[in-house]
Amino acid sequence: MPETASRPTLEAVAARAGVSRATVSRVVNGGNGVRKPLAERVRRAVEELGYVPNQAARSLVTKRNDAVAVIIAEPETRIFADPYFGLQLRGISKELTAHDTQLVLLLTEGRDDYARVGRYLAGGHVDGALVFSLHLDDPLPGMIQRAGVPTVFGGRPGWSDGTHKVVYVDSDNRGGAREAVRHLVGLGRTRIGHITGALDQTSAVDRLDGYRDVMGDADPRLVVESDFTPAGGERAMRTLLDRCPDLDAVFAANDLTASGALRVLRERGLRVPEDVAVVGFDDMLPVAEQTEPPLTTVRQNIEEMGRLMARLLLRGLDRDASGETVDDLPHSVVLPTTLVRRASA
Amino acid sequence: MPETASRPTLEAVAARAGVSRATVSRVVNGGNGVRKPLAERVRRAVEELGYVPNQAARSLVTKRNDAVAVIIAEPETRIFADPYFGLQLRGISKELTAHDTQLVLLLTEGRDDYARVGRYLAGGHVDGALVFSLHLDDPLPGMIQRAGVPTVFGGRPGWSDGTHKVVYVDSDNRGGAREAVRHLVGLGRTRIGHITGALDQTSAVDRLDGYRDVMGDADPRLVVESDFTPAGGERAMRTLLDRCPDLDAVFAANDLTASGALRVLRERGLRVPEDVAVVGFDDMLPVAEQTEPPLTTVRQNIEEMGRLMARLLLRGLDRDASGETVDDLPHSVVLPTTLVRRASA
DNA sequence: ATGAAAGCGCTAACAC
DNA sequence: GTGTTAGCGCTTTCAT
Repeated sequence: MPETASRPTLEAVAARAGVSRATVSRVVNGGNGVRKPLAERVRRAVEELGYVPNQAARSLVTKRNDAVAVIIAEPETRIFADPYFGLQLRGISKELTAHDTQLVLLLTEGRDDYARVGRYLAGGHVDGALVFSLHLDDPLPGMIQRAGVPTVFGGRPGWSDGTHKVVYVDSDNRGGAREAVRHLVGLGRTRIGHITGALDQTSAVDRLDGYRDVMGDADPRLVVESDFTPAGGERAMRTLLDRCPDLDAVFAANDLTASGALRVLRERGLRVPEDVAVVGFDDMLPVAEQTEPPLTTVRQNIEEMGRLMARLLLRGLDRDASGETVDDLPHSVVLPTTLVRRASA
Repeated sequence: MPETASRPTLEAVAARAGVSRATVSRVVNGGNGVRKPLAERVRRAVEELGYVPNQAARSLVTKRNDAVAVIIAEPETRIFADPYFGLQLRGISKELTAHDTQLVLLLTEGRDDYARVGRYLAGGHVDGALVFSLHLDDPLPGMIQRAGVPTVFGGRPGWSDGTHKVVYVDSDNRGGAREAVRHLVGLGRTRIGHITGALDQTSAVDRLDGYRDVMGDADPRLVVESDFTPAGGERAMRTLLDRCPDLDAVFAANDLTASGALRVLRERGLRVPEDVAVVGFDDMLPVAEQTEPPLTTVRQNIEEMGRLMARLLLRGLDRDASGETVDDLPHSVVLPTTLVRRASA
């Protein structure tokens, strides 16, 4: 398309307002140190010409991009079956928008993509990065660290080289798991099983730890490793039932897993919650509210996590700019979870 | 952060390779018209210095951004409860990545955001836009058209000024609906109800039209307007049942709605599919596979839609660059759907 | 085939 | 306060 008659430049506005480019620039960037009437004249010229600053030219001199990358590395399609992804993005987007910062989305799946992302980051296209690091052996955090791009992680990364300080925002997976299991205990349950998530993700490990915090050294057969999927949940539930027929409750690592477990329970003719109480994790609405019976589960404030990630990153960037001391580095944040009671436990 | 020792420039590479900046530029951009050995020397210098072109500087002169905006306007949180959003993005991302184009995500919710998006687009930050236009009265398409940014829509926009040609990618909602209803008819059902989606979205209208294509002027009480939500589905199902107790099948505008309907059916002691067969739309996995019974539904290839949107846009941009005639403008595409049979019908 | 030089549109010293 | 000026890093004629 004939890029509709190239847009007006600073120069044009300056001419129209009868001032210098510098003055226009000042006005456009906040207008400090420009006398009222002059500024007004400039603003009118801007208005009339429909002037919009050229970001490329600006970046070239300021060395800022006013853009941050959001990197979502998820080889599996799991994350895309997950509405949380969208909520998280929404939270991030809101915060970035409020700071006139653009969101560049980088989705990866596979090694080649990693190289590409590495190059992009190293290319200085963005001022910072927000990364969802989902697997323990993920090379991404290392690459990012090396690229020297300020970063905030979503979920505690299962990675640390001890020297660099990583900043992350996470839900209190362990605490939430404890609350879930305690709830079950409060219901009088004693044979409480746990279906874990994929243990190469810290969230799964933390939830397992929370379970153990409450159950101590309970019968180890009560814990079955799974993978956060409904099918995995079904399999694990069968195993659990075969191993421990006297089971009276299950804490599943997430709602998807729980839904699979519920199906097996129903299939075996066990009543929920009468025979076996079930608690999930996530409060993934389309799932948790639709199961039969609806799921008691641990809710995390996903959107808030996203917002916080963005806020921490932006604060870090501002700090850079204003040259504060390193001690002001933003700290990681762990958000509380809440138990949502429905019919399953 | 002390932006880790500012990155090497073209100049530096040129010096190291003992050539001019122009030559390095040529090599970096494909290397046409540069003799082999020289090019090789330059490439080595690039490698050694870890040179990455400064996109801002490049954009400044080329007037291309190698970035496109993805605009998702969804006032409701509905879209975020919807995994399709992610799939769509994945498709888009794959295609853009293959063309070295960045994805700038613009999420909007509310009028102020619209102005912001308008400004952004007018600012020439991106070469094109991919827009999910979900509501009939959405002002976004108009704004975009005015900004003169090449655009491809996701889903047929319920908007047209007759003069501008809009390019979109959509699923064959009408055809899919027809197939769903025909399937029900093939099952011997005669009293087939329809719970519509939000009728300010073309997808809902098209699905209703598909239903009517098959059912003709059936009892109008068989159609109940709803809103794509589970709660809406419940309400609509109750209405439907009260109005037409002899109902023997329901085609719901999407899976979420269907899941609500299923719940009401169960609550009323009606068996699915024996008493009432149910078909949904979307094949939203976490829902369709988890309902009791699992949902027969119409699947759309969401990821492919995304990929196609990006492809059409990029093709359009290339066309601009190569100055082909207007007749080569990409055309809209409607993707076929497929009926997925599960237990509910 | 390669190099020299002229900007792209903007900001930030520095003068006045 | 406001204007002048010197680049930011790159591509792209235009010479050679």
